[in-house]
Amino acid sequence: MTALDAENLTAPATIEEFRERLAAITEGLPRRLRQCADHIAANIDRIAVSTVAELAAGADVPPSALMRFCQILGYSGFSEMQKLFRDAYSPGFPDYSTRLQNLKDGGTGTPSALLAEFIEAGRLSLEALAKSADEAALAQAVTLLSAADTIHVIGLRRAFPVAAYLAYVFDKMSIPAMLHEGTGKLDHRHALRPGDAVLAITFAPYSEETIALAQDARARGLPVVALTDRITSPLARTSDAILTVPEVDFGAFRSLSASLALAIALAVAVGSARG
Amino acid sequence: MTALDAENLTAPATIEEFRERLAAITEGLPRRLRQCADHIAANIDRIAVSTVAELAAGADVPPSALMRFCQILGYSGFSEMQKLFRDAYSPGFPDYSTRLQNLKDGGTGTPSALLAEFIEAGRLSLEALAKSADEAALAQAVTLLSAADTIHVIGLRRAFPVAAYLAYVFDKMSIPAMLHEGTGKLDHRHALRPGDAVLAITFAPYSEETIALAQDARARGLPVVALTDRITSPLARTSDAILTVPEVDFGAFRSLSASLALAIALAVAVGSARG
DNA sequence: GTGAAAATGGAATAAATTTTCCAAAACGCT
DNA sequence: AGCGTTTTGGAAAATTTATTCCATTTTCAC
Repeated sequence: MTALDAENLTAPATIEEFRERLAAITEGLPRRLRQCADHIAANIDRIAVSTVAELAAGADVPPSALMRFCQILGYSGFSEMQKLFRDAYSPGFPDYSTRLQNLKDGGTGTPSALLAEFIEAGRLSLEALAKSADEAALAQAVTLLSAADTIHVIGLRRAFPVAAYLAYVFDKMSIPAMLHEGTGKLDHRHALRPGDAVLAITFAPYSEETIALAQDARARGLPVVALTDRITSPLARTSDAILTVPEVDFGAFRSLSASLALAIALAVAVGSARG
Repeated sequence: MTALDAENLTAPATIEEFRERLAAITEGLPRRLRQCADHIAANIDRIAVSTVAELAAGADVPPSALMRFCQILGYSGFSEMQKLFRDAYSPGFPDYSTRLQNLKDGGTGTPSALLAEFIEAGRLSLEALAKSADEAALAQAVTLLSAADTIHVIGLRRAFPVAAYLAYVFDKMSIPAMLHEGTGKLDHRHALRPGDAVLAITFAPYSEETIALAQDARARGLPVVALTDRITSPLARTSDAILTVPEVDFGAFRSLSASLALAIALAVAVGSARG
């Protein structure tokens, strides 16, 4: 057996395994291949966004040497190896949308299968939130809301459950808060008073009343905190702090898991900041 | 000038600029291009590791639409745009568990640490639900609700967000449903009619109104489906199908993730059973 | 409705990246 | 030094990916 033979039939399937295999194999490799191993080890986080040619140039070897190296590791080639790192960059997401697509198209699932799908969607949303949460924006939102006299919470349609829960939590913590419902549009103007703040929640398709209230508050100089789905949300322009939740919109079916987790965390943080 | 003309001669050179441009341009874009903008905004961190075809599929547009979108943004094509993200891509995988740890490390009581706790609580709840879900009860609940003329949904206090979301989803699916609110106790009796069914949601401490409505319905011979936290819930005695959710509490508040997942699955299953 | 302008989808083309292959070089052993 | 084996580099082939182009559809103003 030589160093060039495939020493393992199974390619590493996780990044941890990859590191171990790399460490195990490096010693005893001929010169060019060792250069590959060293450069890969030092730039493991750039594999996902590099080409063979780029990595080979970095290791100062011809592309073919790098290809051989990938094969020694057990992969069919560079592409297969790279896939591991690209997927790991945001695990699970690739089939997330297609799975939901199936749900939409098929509709033939048993209730239990549907439940499993929604559980999975919720779990992925929470993981995505963990990764993408903007700590600075969250801190800013807490600061703004802590200083407010009354917190006006608005969220309609699918955002309403979130708004309702926020109102409930604020109430339990004895924080003055008001839940705005869509009915009776004129209520807004009277309720907003100097020193108050608005917490607006809306997801695509964005509801006009929510946006209108946010703009109204902005016009009066009141701070606005937005909880929305995209950075391109219409609320972005009128908000002093914008919190985005990475829940993929899917018709009427949205798990809300991530939105609620963020909402409660915000509410409790405000509660403790107020003392 | 049309939306397809290059509206800006200079392409965004930083990710921050990119976000701004995206937010500025999204409004007023034709349908397909807006789909591109939305999907890109929601998956901004995956641009670096995706191909045109993948992103286009995610946005549900043909590749050519995505190319046009890149050009509207000011780039010569997708590759140029992707380069921005590949170059900016900095080391460190936003891997779920380490990121969660980072959030917590901010110090107990910080907003970020709270968020991490609620995310974790939600995730645990969902996993517990996946393990404990009672398929037979779920199927039974779907059968009962599918056959109902009008579905009366009731859930107060912390169960209210779940009830509100159910009412929203039923409405979207054109299923006759009525959301009972706590105010005006006498409404109940008139609303319940032969052929209807009740979907009651309550968690400890159980709210009297919810239990009362369930009992009322039972007395009239209407089927009752319960969504609650324990098998020992007072609803158990008055229900024809009982669904339990093992929600994990963090502090005084619960995440509702599992309750909502179960609720949506139930609603969608009922919707598809009705055809 | 009618027609002009805009938007779209898909097929054709171009470009890039990858992978394979093999002749040449280096190596190790006697 | 000679010989078989291992390693190497480069160029050609295969594949994947990006981009362009244009016929068709949609939209909108009149």
